[in-house]
Parts: sequence; C-alpha cells; structure tokens
Amino acid sequence: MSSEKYNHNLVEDKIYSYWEKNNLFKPKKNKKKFSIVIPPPNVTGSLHMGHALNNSIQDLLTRFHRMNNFETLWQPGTDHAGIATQALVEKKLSDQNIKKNDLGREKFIKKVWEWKNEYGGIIINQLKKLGCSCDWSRNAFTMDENLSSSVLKVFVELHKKKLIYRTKKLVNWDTVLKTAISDLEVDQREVNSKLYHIKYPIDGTNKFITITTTRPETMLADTAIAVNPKDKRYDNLVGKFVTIPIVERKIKIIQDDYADPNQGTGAVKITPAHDFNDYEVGKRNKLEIINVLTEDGKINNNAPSNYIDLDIFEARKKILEDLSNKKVLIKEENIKNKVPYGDRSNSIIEPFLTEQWFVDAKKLSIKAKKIVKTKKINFFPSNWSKTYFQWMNNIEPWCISRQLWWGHQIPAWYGPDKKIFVALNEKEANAKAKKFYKKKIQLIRDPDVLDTWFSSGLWPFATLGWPKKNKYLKKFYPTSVLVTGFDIIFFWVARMIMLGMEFLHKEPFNDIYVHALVRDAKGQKMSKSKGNVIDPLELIEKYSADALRFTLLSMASPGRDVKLSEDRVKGYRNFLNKLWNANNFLKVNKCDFNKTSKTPKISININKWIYDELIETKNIVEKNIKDYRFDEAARNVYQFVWHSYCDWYVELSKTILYSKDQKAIKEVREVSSYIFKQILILMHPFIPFVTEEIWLKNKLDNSKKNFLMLTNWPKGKSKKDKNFKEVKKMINMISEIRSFKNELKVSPGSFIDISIEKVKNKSFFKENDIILKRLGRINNFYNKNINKPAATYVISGDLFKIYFDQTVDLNLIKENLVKRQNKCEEELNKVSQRLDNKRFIDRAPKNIVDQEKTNYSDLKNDIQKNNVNN
RNA sequence: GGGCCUUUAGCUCAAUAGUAGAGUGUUCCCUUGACAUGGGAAAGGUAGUAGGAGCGUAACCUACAAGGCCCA
Repeated sequence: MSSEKYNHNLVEDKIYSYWEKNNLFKPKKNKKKFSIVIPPPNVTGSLHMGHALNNSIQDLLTRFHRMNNFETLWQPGTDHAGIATQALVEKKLSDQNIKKNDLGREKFIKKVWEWKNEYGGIIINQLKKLGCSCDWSRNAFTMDENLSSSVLKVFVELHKKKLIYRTKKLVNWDTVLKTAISDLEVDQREVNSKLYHIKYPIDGTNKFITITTTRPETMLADTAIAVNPKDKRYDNLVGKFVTIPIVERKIKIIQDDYADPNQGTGAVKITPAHDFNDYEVGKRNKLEIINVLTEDGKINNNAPSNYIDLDIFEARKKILEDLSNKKVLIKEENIKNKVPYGDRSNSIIEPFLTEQWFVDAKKLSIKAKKIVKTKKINFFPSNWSKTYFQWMNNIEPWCISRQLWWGHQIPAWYGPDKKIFVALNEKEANAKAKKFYKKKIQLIRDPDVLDTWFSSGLWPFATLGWPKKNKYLKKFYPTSVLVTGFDIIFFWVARMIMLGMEFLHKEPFNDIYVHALVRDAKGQKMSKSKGNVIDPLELIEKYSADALRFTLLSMASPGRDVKLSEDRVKGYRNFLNKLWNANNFLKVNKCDFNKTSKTPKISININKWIYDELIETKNIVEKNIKDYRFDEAARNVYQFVWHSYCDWYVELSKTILYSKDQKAIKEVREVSSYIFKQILILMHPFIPFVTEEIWLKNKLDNSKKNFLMLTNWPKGKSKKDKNFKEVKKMINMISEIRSFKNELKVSPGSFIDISIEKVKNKSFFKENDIILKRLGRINNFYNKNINKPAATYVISGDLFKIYFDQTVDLNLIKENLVKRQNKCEEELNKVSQRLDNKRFIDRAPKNIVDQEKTNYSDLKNDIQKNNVNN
C-alpha cells in the first residue's frame, strides 16, 4: 500500500469555506444557552501566539457546547485601538509627506476609516485560519454605530450619576503621543540612574541644606523643601527659606511625613507639578504649583530664559553643568531606580497637570467586588481573584480622556464660560445650553476622545445589542465564560465587571478562565526586539492549524506561562497523520461507516473493551473541559486515540479481520468504524479540520443534515465487566513477553513456545489463543513442560516456561531473574515495614490496609515462584 | 516595601495524602498486509534545603534558598 500522508494544506481552507457556506457558525435554537464574547483583538494587530492560545480555547469550548445541545454564540469583533491605529495612519501619511494637522480632524478620521476598511480584516482572516467558529455575521467593531451609541449613553449616564467628572489633576502624560494615559498604560522600568546631591543656600546664613534627586531639571519648578517632622537634625531650619540655585527663587523648608530621614540626606525638594508624591505634599501644605514643561516635554517659559525650549535631557545636562560651576553639585551616585515608560510610545512618561475626564472607579468597584466575592463570578484558576481584589481594593480614579482624534469623541460641550453640557448629541447639548443661558449660545465640543478600554468595557453587552432590548441580549447575557490572559485582568476584565454591574445590574460572565501567556521554549517573553517571536501563521502553514491548536490546548495547564517549542507542534502533526492512517486502515479493511448513530451489537471481548474505553474517555474529557483543564482533556483523547485505539484495538482486531469467522468479522467492522466515528466527534472540538475532512471523505454528511460540527457528543454508560479485565490481561501478557524478549536480546520477530503447566486459569489461554499467539508471536501453548532449555517468567502471579527457537545467553536469563527478584524483595520490604507498623494498621483506612496485605501476598508469591526455578 | 506564583526524569509539564506519570529527547531492536510523521522495548527521580503536624506526604504547616510576575 502506498504511503498516504495527511496534507493539511489541501484541506484546511477548503473545510473552512465549507463551514461558512453552510452557515454552521450561527446559533442553532436550543433550550440551553452558551455564549462567549471574544476578547477583541486590536484592529491593527496580527495574530500572535497569545491570540492563538486564547482563541483555540474559545473555539474548543464553543464547538464542545455546540455539540452538546447548547444554543451557542461566539461573538467576534475587534477594537479600534485609539493610539495604535492613529499612530499607524499618521505614520503612513507622513510617508506621503502629509501631516495630520494639515488634513484636519474630519479628513484624518476619514483616512483612518479607509485604512480600517482595507486592512482591519486581516486579523479576522487569521482567526479563520485557526479554525475559529465565531458567528461572523455579528462581527463587531468598537467604533460601529451601535457600539458608539452605547458608549455615549454610558458616558452621559455616568456623568449624570456624578461617576464621571472633569477635573484638573496630575496625570500620566505621554510627551511623544501628547496625550494623557491611564495608570495601567504606564510601565515602571528599572534603569541605571544617578542620584545627585545638591546644596541649596539657606537665607540669612552662609549655610546650606543638601537634598538628593534623580531629576535635577525639575528644580526649576521646586516650591518647597521637605523634612520629616521626626527628623531632629533639621529642627532649627524648619520655616526658614532657601534659594533655588540657578533659578534664584525663594522657597520654604517645611515638615512633611513624606520626607524619609533614611533616604539620602533626609531633605527632599518638592516639585508638585512634576511628581505624584510631591503633588500630594503640595496639596497638604498648600504649596504653589509651578509647571515648567510643555506638552511635548520641553522646558516652558516659567523657567529662566536660558533653559526654555530645551528638552528634558538637554535641560538636565545644562543644569548639572551650571550647578557644578556654582559648586553646589556635591556628589553623584550611581543607583537603580524605576522610571515610568508609556507602553505604546516607549517614551518616558511625565506627570503633567491638565484637565481630564475621570471615572470614579472606587464607587463602581463596590458592586464589582461583591459579585466576585459572592461567587456569582468565578475565576479559574481561583487564585486570580486575589489579583482582582488587590487591584480593586486600591483602585484609583480612571483617566478616560485621550488627546487623540481616533476614537469616541467625548459628548461634552462647553459654553463661553467653560460651563459643561454633557449630552447624547449636539442638539440636546444646545437645548440644555439654551435653557441655562436663557438664549442661544455657540458651544464648543470637547475635542478629546475616550480611552479604548472604555468602549471595550461595554463589550459583553454592547455587542449583544444593548441599550436596545434585544433578543440576543436576553438570550446570551450574562455570557457563559470569558477566556482571557491574566495581563488584562485590570485593563479589561475588571472594567467589564464594573460597567456590566452598573448598567445591566448583572455580571457580564459567570466564569473567567484565565490562561497563561505564551513564551518561547526557554520561557522568555516573545518580543520583536529579542527576535524570538514564533509566528502562529508560519506554524499553521508548516504543521496545520489543528496541530497548533492541539499543542496549545495540551499545554494550557493552569500555570502562568506556556513554553512553546516547535517540536511539540511537530509531534501533534504526527498525531493527525496517525488519525488519518487509522481511517485508511478502516477503508482497506472494509470497515464502512454507518450513517446511523446507533451503537452496534457487541459480543466480542475486544469490542466490549474498546467501547468501554471510549465511554471512559468521553466522560473524563467532558469533566476536564467543564473544569477548564484543557491540558488533561487533550491528554485523554490523545492517549485513547493513539494508544488504546490505534496501538491495541486495531492490532487486536486484525486477528479477527484476517480470520475466516464471517460473523466476528462483521462485528469488528461495525464496531471499529463505530468507535472511529465517535473519535471524530470527540476530537472535533480540538482538531476540527482533519476530523471534518475524514468525516466528509466517508460521506457521513450526504443528506447535508449530518454535519460533524452539529453532531451530538457521544452518550452511553461504561459497564466495565469481566471481559474488560480479560483484554487488559491479554495486553499485559503480550507486553510482558515483548519486554522479556527484548531484555534477553531475543529478536522481537522470533517465535516462542510457552508451557502453562503451573498456570491456574488455563482456559484463558484457550479462549484467547488466536490473539495471544498472533500478537505475542507464540507458536504453541503446552499444557506440560517439555524437555528443552527454557527460561522461567512470572507474569501476574503465574509461572511460565518459555522456549525460544534460538539460543539465548544463559547469563542474561539469570541476570534478569535476579533483577526481578531484587525488585520484588525491595518492594516487599517496604510493604512489610508498613504492615509491621501498629499505628498504620490502627489508623489507616481498611481498604488501604487490605490493599497492602494483597500486595504483600502477591509479592511473596512472585518471589517464591521465582525461587522454585532458581 | 506589599502581594501572588514557581521549584518533580535531560527538557516541558501532570498527578483526590495511599507503589511518582505523560509528551518530547536519548539508547537498543524492527520495513510485519493503515501509518518510519511508524512499531516494539529500555534507561532516566535523594521531589530546592531544613524542621514540624500526621499511620503515611511531592502534596499540609513554618523557616530558609533560588527564580519569576504584579502593585507601590
């Protein structure tokens, strides 16, 4: 037979369009509901390993529930990624020498939409490559009309409830992107820095006070020096004034707990406009706030003229020179400290005093915490709830305004006196203004847009049609499970819960399955700069989407990272080939598929055995999927398909298929194809493409009513009876013989004879004669020992004499026997130690004690049998 | 500084407190009528260290060590 290999390149695209053509992804009416909303990938994104893992899991869950009589919706979509998309389009325009500001807001946004319409579907197509069975007819986008109207409604209502407000505050400012960002978008990175010791002259004396700082340029904006009230060293200086060197401005020495006596000199300069801690000190002590930075990170005209327009690093350099010349820079120390970087721009983030919009997250967090505490929402693994609570308990106001053009423009209009009118649209705002001013007034809309996560926070209900009363919303909210990585628990998960509770008064999802992050084989985070990125699309091309999915699923254990190596993917590609060839075997042997789902009549032992194994596997896989243990579930199916079915059952069945017993042949044909059909069903959520291809090749969908995707999951109960044990015993016997031969360096293909004179249950050998002889490569079973050199061998308590058809090294036989005997004796030792322990007998449960007693007598028996022939 | 996690075979990871397993890699044997992307077999473990509770621990408690992550 020519070797036929499975070629996924000829299959996967074809199968995907077959599913789409037949509309199989749409929810099919049923009583039970199951729904997932996709964590919307960034519209600028392309599929990376994290997406591949995340969506393999969702697709497994979706397909599993679809096959288990749930009306199943997997809601797809993308988010508009304000900063990333705007930056991308800006870059593209600047390559054509077009500046954003020259175009103006309206035209620029038009350009972004043009880009989105052309390239925004890339990641969606990549998800299709992976096999995702989302209902694409509902594909959503955070900037779509209905989502946008949800965003406006939420903003207006939160504002009405005073949960959104506008205020002037220090925020994290990205000087490259020129926008505020939220705390979460700031990355604290440890870097090598210098700690500078600078002395400030004290007024009316010739003395100095020395402060330490890592940011000397901010001294341009100093408004005090603080010392700790408990720090006796400075008691006599408190209340005195100092002159800031270079700046020549006078500031006061104040007391505040913030100053740490053990840090540096214990005296610290306070710059409220440029440091979050200093800002608080400033508020407590009613200090002046002086801002010396422009929005693009340059020194502004609040500073002495010779520093104006320098960027931060230039200013720092010049200031250090000037301080040094004045002999007030007295020391430089090398230290490590944390510096804030923007996660999008990779530039240093400046605390910056601006007016921004904030969400009162603290108020929203109350219900969000309660719903998790009362277990209406459960994290899997449960430990992640601790992370959730830790953040929720320390939650800060959420800065939601961004100084961008691409996004949901804030629905707030300003009157000439800065009076704010928040409304769903301009008309409404005008009406409000008219009422307020008692006349028609020209309003100006807030130019800023909302944080992308603000709209993502509405995802589970906005995509289902909220605020309209919608049958999907009614059916599928709360969604069944959210599948996500732990890195966005704060960004996204927490915010969906807060907003879901506030507006729907119901949790957005019941379960949260938190999966690991995918790293490279060495456990390093994949990043472009490290060059260790593995592209899922390349792996799909090379090994198939099924292999990639199965790899990721089998590695989805509850840890924090998944270390992916290509070898694993290759291994599972081989597994697909195994399945493919098992199907070839069935065809060659006329094991034709039956279109009914009825279980065939089973009377032959090996058929009973494989049927029970199937049911066992089905049960355990079901349990593991329900427990979100995809790694275990994958292991279960792999073990069953490869080892139980392909290795053992197929081999066992050959003894019948190649016999002349027509009745038995018929049963084996029926059962082997029946089991294989169940395997296709069982494996479909894991490896949908190859299973579907085999299904179609066997014409199991002829009527177009029996789509594998919609076929019911296997049913049935296990009835492990005596016959099950018989087959287990045969398998054990055959393995032992193979192992024995190998150890004695007897060629595995050679035949042997066996005497069963000392064996108790002789009928076992008579009944299973054909199988044992074929798979064990045995010529004859003798009831009496014969006069020929033999090796003795104890298998599960029975003593056999084995005759080889070739000369065997007697020393090897002896060594082998000694080795076995030693092992038994070692084990016996352990067991008798346990049994000699009175406290063990008294306190251990009876079944454990009994088990040990059985062990003891079995071992004793083996040893004795081995000895007899020594 | 606060919190979370990890430490089991060469590697990657499992396992209700009751004889430590799998995948992969390694070594040996085998082209036998689905499959060499295959079959058969073997070797490989002082469970990070030290105490403690318990008849019994890889698992529970405490401390320490190493590593990782999050927050400030």
